[in-house]
Amino acid sequence: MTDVLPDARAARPPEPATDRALRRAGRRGRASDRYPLPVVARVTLSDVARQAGVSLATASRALNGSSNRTVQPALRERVVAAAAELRYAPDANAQAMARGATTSVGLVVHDIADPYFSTIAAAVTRAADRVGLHVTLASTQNEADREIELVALMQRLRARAVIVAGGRLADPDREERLRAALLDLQAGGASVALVGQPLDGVDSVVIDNAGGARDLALALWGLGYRRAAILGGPTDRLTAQNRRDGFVTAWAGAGGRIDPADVVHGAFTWEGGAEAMTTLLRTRPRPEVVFAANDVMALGALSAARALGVRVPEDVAVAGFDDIATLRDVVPGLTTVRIPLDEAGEAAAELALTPRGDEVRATEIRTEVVLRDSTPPRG
Amino acid sequence: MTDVLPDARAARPPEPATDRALRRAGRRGRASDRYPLPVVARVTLSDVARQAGVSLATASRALNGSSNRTVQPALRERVVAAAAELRYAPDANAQAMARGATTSVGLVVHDIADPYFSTIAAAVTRAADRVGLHVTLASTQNEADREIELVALMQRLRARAVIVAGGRLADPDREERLRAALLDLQAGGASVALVGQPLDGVDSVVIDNAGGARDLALALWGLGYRRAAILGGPTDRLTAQNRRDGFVTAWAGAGGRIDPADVVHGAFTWEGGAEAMTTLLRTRPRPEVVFAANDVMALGALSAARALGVRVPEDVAVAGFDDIATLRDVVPGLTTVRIPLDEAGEAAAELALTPRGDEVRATEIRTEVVLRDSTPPRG
DNA sequence: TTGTAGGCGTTATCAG
DNA sequence: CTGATAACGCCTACAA
Repeated sequence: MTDVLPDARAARPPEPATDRALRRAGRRGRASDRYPLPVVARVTLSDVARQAGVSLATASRALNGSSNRTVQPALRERVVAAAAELRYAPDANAQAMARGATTSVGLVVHDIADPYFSTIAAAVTRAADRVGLHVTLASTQNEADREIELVALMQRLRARAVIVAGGRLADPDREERLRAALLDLQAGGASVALVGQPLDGVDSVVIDNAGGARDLALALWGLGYRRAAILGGPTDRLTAQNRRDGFVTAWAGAGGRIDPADVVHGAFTWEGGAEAMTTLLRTRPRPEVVFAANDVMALGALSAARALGVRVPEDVAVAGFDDIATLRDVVPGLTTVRIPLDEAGEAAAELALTPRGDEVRATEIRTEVVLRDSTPPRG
Repeated sequence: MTDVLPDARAARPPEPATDRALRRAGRRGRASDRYPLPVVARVTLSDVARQAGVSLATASRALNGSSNRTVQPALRERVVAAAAELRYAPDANAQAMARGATTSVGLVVHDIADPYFSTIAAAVTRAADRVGLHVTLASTQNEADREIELVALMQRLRARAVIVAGGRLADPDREERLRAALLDLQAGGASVALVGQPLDGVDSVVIDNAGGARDLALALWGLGYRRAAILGGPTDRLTAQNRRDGFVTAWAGAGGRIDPADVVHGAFTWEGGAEAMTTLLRTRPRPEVVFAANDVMALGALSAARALGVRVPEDVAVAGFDDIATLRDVVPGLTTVRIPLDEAGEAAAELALTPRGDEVRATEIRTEVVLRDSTPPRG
């Protein structure tokens, strides 16, 4: 009665995965293991193969079958059943090693809570999803030096594509180090895309910050504003610099003048905007209009103004930059410069997920002034 | 003259990594390889060891040295120098395999562009960062079934901890499958934490949605509102359900009444809120106050109201839920229920990154009503 | 079609 | 203190 055992191979001694797991658990933890994993039995492909009574190779082909899928339906079913029964989940790290490629897309941002970055992140996630990749998120927490570290992290992770959404720095030394890290990444076979300003040798989605700021300045001038001040964002961020300069230059071109003292710098955050606005309102003659280098700063500025009893827009008009989605429908609306961030994110993903030739590619993203109630026409 | 070669081992035939890389590049790509990697030479620890004239083991100890760091300074320096020269970056996947543990924290959200989730994500990222881990982000794009898939993804990735921020579903079948997936994860040694509602057998950060909605209802009642309607969010999301029910129950308790017909459902998105508000304003007697199940919907509702020529708060008052940061300082402010999302995210990370005993843990997050201008006292 | 065996890059055990 | 060498889990020529 051989039918008791459907297959002779099934009679092999069980030798369950638990042994291996226990062995492993016995290892001494590393110093960096602040959070040791408990003792667990991980089921491997070998377990599945044994349970199904087939070789490792067959199990592999049946489950994660490569292009030439050549496993008899009957066997395949047995394997699939065994996998299900054992609740087998392939180890992506092992697969990455064996295949020589991960399925991970790295995304480096400054602050994921900032709508600017979270909008980009959503687009990148969507795009990665479409092609069966997943995203590894890293945030600099607004510390310039961390950007390079995080790019290096992505290299260690062997991310297949890396998108750096941060925007370049005004510091040439740091820039060079970042560039070196990105080139290493590319040398390692990853494709890289930047969002913001371009950088030599790397694909990028270029956002026309200067142009947007210029257009905004002209629009405000056209509305009748003459005395402007700027909440200028961080001094070391090129994005902020471009917006400031674009605005100042256009203002001057129109016949106005913005004194350097009327440019107050601060972090690209709510707090940064609030502080800068407070400084501005306390120490200088009140301007007619304040241009904040991004919407989040503009929000902080609104709050600061209110705290000081200064009404917007009656006492001072305020404009921002980015047109973050959550602010589009509040009343009174915030005048700003719209960046189609979804497009930017998609474009970055497109660049990063598409093989490139020899030439460095750049996708341009146009900006558009959106006038709302925070900057009414000025008699 | 042996001093030409500093070390006899250095005389080994070079046999550079390039060969290996080229060999690998020759492999046929898999069907799923929509984006094949170019031919590249990845430098490995062996290359570093050879270059430094030491064994693989020594190189490993010198660079990624485990607890018992026992390598002579001289050798260590040689290795470090070689690594720098070769621009060596350890392969995290290989390390994960060898060490039996990754450094990855999985985070599952519905939509990273939603401030609710991006705020949580920021907190989780910060917490992970503090302990030297990185986060892998996955987004369901608001598709209920994807949540389970993504949990499975995290298992394949061997995430060391997984945080599911989605909020439970009203569908018991799906819930059971999700629970099974989470238990698998835990069985695999990962720790798991939920944000929103609890689930049997899994740690969770519980947000008091019903209580918040109740408090809001009572506050609005106290302001003099008597006819209320609800933009109820998705019917299959427990978070939405709890908020709706909490509001309705409290309203009834106060002596009011909300007809089921006055609860219009929609997605937890801007569009969902806009559509639901439009339906509400078009097809029913206008309520005095509209409670949107979250702030993002409330925003959509504001926009819809304006589009229909209905003024807020003069013609209809509006309240939301979440108190997302970007909305805190707009004028007129949106009445809402504040959830300390940073705290929730931190708490989730704390649960997920901290070894737990046998008991299932639950951290409670309190909510707080924030009355603003969108719901002025009603004569 | 299926199985055997070698390799992916690193860590860790165990002798020297 | 250092060096072979065996895992880790999986994939894939190559052989059967």
